[in-house]
Amino acid sequence: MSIRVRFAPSPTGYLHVGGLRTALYNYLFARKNNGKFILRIEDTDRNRYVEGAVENLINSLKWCGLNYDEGPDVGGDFGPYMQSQRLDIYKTYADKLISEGHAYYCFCTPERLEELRKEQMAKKLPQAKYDKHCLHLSRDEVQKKLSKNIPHVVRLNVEPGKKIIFEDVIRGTVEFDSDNIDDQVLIKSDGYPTYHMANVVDDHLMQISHVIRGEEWLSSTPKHVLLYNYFGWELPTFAHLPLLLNPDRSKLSKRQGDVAVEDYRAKGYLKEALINFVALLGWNAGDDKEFYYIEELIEKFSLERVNKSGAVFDIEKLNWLNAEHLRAKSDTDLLTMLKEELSKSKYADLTLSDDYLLHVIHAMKERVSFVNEFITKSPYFFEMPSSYEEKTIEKNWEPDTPEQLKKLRDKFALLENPSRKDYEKALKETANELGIGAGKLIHPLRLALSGMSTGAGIYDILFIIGKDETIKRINQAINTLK
RNA sequence: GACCCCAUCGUCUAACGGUUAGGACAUCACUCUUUCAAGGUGAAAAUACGGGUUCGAUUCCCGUUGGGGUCACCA
Repeated sequence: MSIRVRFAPSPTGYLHVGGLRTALYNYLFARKNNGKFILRIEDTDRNRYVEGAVENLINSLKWCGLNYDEGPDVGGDFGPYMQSQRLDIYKTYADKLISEGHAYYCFCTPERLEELRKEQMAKKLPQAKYDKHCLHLSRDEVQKKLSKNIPHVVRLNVEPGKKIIFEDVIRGTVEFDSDNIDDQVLIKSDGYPTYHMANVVDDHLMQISHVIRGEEWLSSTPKHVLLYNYFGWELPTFAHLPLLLNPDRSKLSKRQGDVAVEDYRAKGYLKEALINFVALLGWNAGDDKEFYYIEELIEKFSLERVNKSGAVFDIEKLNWLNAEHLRAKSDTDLLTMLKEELSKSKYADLTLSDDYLLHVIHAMKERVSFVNEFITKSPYFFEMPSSYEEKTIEKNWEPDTPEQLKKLRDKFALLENPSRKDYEKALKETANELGIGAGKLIHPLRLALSGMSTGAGIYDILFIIGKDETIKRINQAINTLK
């Protein structure tokens, strides 16, 4: 049997990182097993329609590199891939169920349903359930109501007293009692199907072999199993993934931080890092490897090694992986990204040669976790210091510092086309002549050049900004700080 | 509340009956570097609890506790 899996999000406006993880596992599983990865949009809730949501979702997926073989914008033999365009299909199958007694029309008003619920609550029933009231309507009564256009839904006719047992690749055998299962609405009064109906019909029609989805669906899986049984269809293999969690161990949600892939993208996270990180939330290859590119994930992935328990989304580890992936990038890749970042910054109007930026990258690569930090952590490569760190002044700027720096400045002035080594030699000579340690010069010099106490190697800074700029900055510092 | 799922360092996890319970992030120390990082070395840090099964349980079974998910004409 050929492997076909799908990612079936509802278009809520953005791609949730939990959704990303689900999509990724589906993708990895498909690629690993020479299967097909399908994108299906579950847009059956008209009340939740969001303009541009599908485009957004697709953009995020594509940014991550999770390309699908079939989907709304790429087509395929099993379309359409938007559930809102498949209404007639669901209707046909619902009719089939009705004619076979596995589903029935229900004309109950929301008011009656509400009352029923209250009644059941008052009786302290373990669970509020529909009372099959409309199941007992005669054929004629149903026809009459239908012809009068009375609003109605179609409900699943759950047979009580049955055990519903299914296998889950990740959780093993899972068992439910049909007494605990409500007569789920299959077709809503607006003619749209509910998730349960559309999901089962589409998975079957699209020949989905493995349903890989979040654990939040585990409880409704018996309803789906019932549907497969009533239709006489073969069950797909189920794999319910552990949830992604907030630091307080509740289901990962918007309230406790960023949750959309686009948020992480906007913050400068690399797609490689995000993929790598999210892949390790609930899965590992069984070894100690932590750094992965997606190709290696495809090679190693298996559903059998997916964990059962939820995983906290630990931003610290993501940050570390981002830094790792950043450092693993070539200088030329980083150059492209840095230019992009600069064009969005206040230094957009600066004209800096590739050569200059490459030197900056080389000097700062080990010190940044995000591309924009080349700018925020070393602004001194892009402008003169406009202020000087107070703490550093107190610590390193002494009364005789200006005189010493003047001497150093004059020494630098004599250099011709100096290399890093030339600067170093000049500095050490000056220190010698002054009878002081090199540190006495280096610290105030760093302050003069950068305005701060941390950053790139001092000789890198000297070399990169150049002699003229160096002299200018020393003068400015002396004038400002006295 | 009912149903279902889950349970190893703070966090992500390894160990598929026998290990000094391993690794990574984070934390701390030392080291390298006259900065800060990165790197290196090291430290602290876990099998929720109680019963079984077994010569032997992190591992298998049962219970307790704890956490989570689901209980819509939302997905």
